Amino acid sequence: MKQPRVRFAPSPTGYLHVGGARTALFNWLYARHTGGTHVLRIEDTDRERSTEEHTKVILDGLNWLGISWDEGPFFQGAYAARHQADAERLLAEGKAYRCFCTREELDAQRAEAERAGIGFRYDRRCRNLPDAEVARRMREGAPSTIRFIMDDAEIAWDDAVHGRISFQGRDLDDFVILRSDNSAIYNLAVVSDDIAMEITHVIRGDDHISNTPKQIALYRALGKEPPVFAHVPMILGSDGKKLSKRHGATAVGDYQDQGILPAAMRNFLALLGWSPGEDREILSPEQMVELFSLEGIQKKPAVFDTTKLEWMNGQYLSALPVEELEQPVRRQLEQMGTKVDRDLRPLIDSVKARSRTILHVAQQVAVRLDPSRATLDAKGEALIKKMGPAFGRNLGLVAAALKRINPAEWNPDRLLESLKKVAETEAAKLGDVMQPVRVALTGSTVSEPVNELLAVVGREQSLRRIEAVARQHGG
RNA sequence: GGCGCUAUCGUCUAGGGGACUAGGACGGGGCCCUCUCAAGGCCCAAACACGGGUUCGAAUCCCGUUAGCGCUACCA
Repeated sequence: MKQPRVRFAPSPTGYLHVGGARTALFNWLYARHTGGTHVLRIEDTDRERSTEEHTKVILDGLNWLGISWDEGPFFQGAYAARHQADAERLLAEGKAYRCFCTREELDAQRAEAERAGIGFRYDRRCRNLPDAEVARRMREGAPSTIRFIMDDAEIAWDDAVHGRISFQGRDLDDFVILRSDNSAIYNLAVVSDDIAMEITHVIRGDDHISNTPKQIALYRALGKEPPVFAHVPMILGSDGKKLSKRHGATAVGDYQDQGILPAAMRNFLALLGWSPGEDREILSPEQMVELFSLEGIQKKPAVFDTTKLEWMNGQYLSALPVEELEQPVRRQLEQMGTKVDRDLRPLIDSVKARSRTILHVAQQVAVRLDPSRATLDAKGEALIKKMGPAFGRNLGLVAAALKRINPAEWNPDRLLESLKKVAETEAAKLGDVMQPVRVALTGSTVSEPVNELLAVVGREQSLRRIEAVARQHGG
């Protein structure tokens, strides 16, 4: 059997949407699984809305996610001549006809139909125009489109995810395939290009199901066998509506900015609408490629759950070696305007288990780099209030004890020993000694173990900060 | 309005006539660990949309209802 050829065909009219990214992922997975070819085609025929900037963003997004392609990117705009030739061939073969109806006329009819509460359908009035009449109008320079003649018969196909889907030709319009400016309409351009690029499997969003019968009719009229179609379900927002700006981040770049790791994003996206079975959650790209199949794709739409994405990101975060985290965290810190004057690795190591995003890691690292920037959160404030004067006093005692540790011995074990001793001599609970330190250094009641925190912040900075806070609270 | 697609815990899903007391994961609740939190471990609550069939037997097959979504352009 011939090797499959699949394509991802985004239109550069906006950012790379998570839905588009997932479609690309599925195409890539299918190509890699079957040893086929992944073609990237930019559908830029909507000149009004397509921009180079958007194209770049889409390519960057795919690269970020690790989705590669074997051919392209091809630009649909480059094939205008072939599109036109295909349309004219259909015209010559009597499978299409010239239509002189103007946009205004059509719009008026559409509005009328809507008012009457019935669906608009083109009345095919130009379908049987006498040749002489067509020739005359052409001579007069009247603008015209080319419409495809839809047969009444049933058009059905075995969709790789939905099973058999069928439409009645009589429910479909004689749709336009070539505009009056000789540019192709989407359905023609896609079919023409997919034929030229020898695409064998079209894996795309569910929203194209209703285009499919038209495209199949086009394949047949052009004398070609249609490819296998696999329509993957949509991605919805948390309210069950189509994912849109209202739901917050919908572009892949938004998640990149929020500190989501590409591996986590890829894993999460793969599991939206596809299941490898066997209760698997965390999958390497190799495992995904091995396990991927069109049969495992869900028929129903999936809700994009950012909480689960963040959980997954946390999983990847704690599993990733610090070395690989250092660069992204450094970039994030620079963006935050934090200067970095030392090795970040121990800092990252001590906070990554408690983090769900790179951004979150960077924020914690920033505070450990310079505890004076710590801002008190609500729980920290509550603790201070609850402890009263003991807060400042305990801090003062800790500072005095810690001061006696010489710099060479400033390590977690020695620190813990010292902290325990303070608690012991004061007959206080260990927590009453440690929590004030934690709050002083981070502003928060949550952090890594206090002895590790002290070690990572360093002797000089820790002492300075603890003493300062102690003074503020009468210690 | 027409046409089409879909329907298992709140969410992502497993399941494809008997293995279902419907499994896993996120989220929620609890316990353990513990200086706090996270991680980890253990436990709990939580679903087959509804109604008819078919069958000895239905989450699973068929029909209908309902609901959601998509398309209905000289957009893609």
